[in-house]
Amino acid sequence: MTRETGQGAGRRAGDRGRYGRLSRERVLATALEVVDREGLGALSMRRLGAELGVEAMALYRYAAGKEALLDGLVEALYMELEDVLAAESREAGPPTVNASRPSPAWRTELHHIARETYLVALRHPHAVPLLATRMLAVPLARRPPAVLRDHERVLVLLQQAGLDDAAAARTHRAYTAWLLGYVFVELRAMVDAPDESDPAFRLGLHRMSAQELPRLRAATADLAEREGTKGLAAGLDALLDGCVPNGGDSPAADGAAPGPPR
Amino acid sequence: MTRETGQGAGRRAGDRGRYGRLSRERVLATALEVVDREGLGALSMRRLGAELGVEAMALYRYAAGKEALLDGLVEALYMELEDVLAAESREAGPPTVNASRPSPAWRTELHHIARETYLVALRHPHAVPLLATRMLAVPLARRPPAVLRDHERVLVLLQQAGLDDAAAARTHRAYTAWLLGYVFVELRAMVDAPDESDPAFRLGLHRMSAQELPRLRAATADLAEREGTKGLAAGLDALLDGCVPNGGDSPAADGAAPGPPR
DNA sequence: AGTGTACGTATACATCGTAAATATACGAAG
DNA sequence: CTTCGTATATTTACGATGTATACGTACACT
Repeated sequence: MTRETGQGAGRRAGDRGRYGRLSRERVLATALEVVDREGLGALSMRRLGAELGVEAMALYRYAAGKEALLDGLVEALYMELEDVLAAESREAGPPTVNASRPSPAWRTELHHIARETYLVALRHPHAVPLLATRMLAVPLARRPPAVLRDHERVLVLLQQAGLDDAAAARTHRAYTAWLLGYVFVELRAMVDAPDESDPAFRLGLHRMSAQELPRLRAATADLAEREGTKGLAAGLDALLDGCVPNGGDSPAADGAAPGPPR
Repeated sequence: MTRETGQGAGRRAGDRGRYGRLSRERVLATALEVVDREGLGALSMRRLGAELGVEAMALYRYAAGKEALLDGLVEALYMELEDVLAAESREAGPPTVNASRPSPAWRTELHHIARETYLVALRHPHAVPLLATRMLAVPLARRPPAVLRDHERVLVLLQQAGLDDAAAARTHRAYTAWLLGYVFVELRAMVDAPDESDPAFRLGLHRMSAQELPRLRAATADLAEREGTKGLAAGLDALLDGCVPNGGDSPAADGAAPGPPR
């Protein structure tokens, strides 16, 4: 029975090349494509398998299960971020965000990273909820390497700002919270309401109680607007001003400045 | 056969009172209980029905489907927030958060609302992801009334700070982003890692690449800490300082101050 | 008493994640 | 070339899920 591999009726001619069709990269990439195109709810094992010309169970070699696959999507997002950062650093130095009052290098670079992260998220709106449900549920050391490298990048910049470990950790949390929350807020209604030209009316606001909620009614049009990278940078600056004691211009310009004022 | 209700084999004695067993309140409350106890994944129609002593399909009278039920959970969270705010405002006036430099009333009250929202979220950690996946996906006017009232409350305070509609909307977005992001970050690892006394090691950090990621490795213990309402207030203050042009002390103390400086 | 209607049940189906066993194709050794 | 080990993909099957549809049943009102 085990021996009967060759001649019988089993083999088909077109089977050639069916061996190495899959890879973790291909699986994650097409999974992200499906999510981008049809939303998170459309991603099922069978669907993804079909998209790759493969049965559903074949995917379990490249992701331990559906949850692991979703974690893989988070990883894919952060790898895209790393691609962007690497490409931009190859072209030119970090851009100065504001020419009038020159910020320290760490601050400019932090803005740069935040901005690119935001742009990656906007490129995959349907995948963003995964950042809340999966990334934050994973216990840090089990997060994908790309995520850990992102943390490291930010922490290095904060150390260059002269913060000690505790202050850097606090600021890193504030950075993450702001970036994540900002992405969520900017993404709202952009996902399932892609075609609303007139903001106030098409949102069904006319049915909103007229005498109640007067401020909300007045501000609805403004609330539906998006601030883009400008608002992201403004809030980040405000938070950093609150977190970094002085201007954050480290006296020792580079390398190890291990002694912050306590 | 239809008539044979009385003596025969058909009716059971305990059927009395099976009529009004359910209500939207009861459904949402027990749904939230299930989620709090066993997590979001444990909430299924059949499970929730069983918890209420009812078939699964009975729930469809009180929620149009599973998604609507999850939206209902968000509503339940905001109704709990309103309960808390109402109860506290009945007991005493709004507490002064900082006695040294007295803040304007609107600012103190905004801190109060943010703090209570944060506390409600911490009381239902498993339900928090719904705030990202459901609440922000719903197009504002379709959000539950309790959510809209929350928006109104915040907008009123921002108007009292002297902001015009556009600035109030911007600040409201910043407020929402910070509050939401902060809750997410504080909640991380609190959900599925409830028993980690020694933070650095039990997180599996020892497997983290030792020579790479030195800053991350050094700051891991600090990163696992939680700042609670203190950190929430600090970041909110920083953001408000960036958003509100002057100190935000409205010249007309109370009531309608419709003319902000433009 | 009779009847309409609000409420809950019963049954059924497509789809989902995935465990287990099986078939197939390539690399290397004989 | 044959043969085998192993990496790869398929097949089959099972329980659970969301929900459409049809049906019973109990209360309110006349």
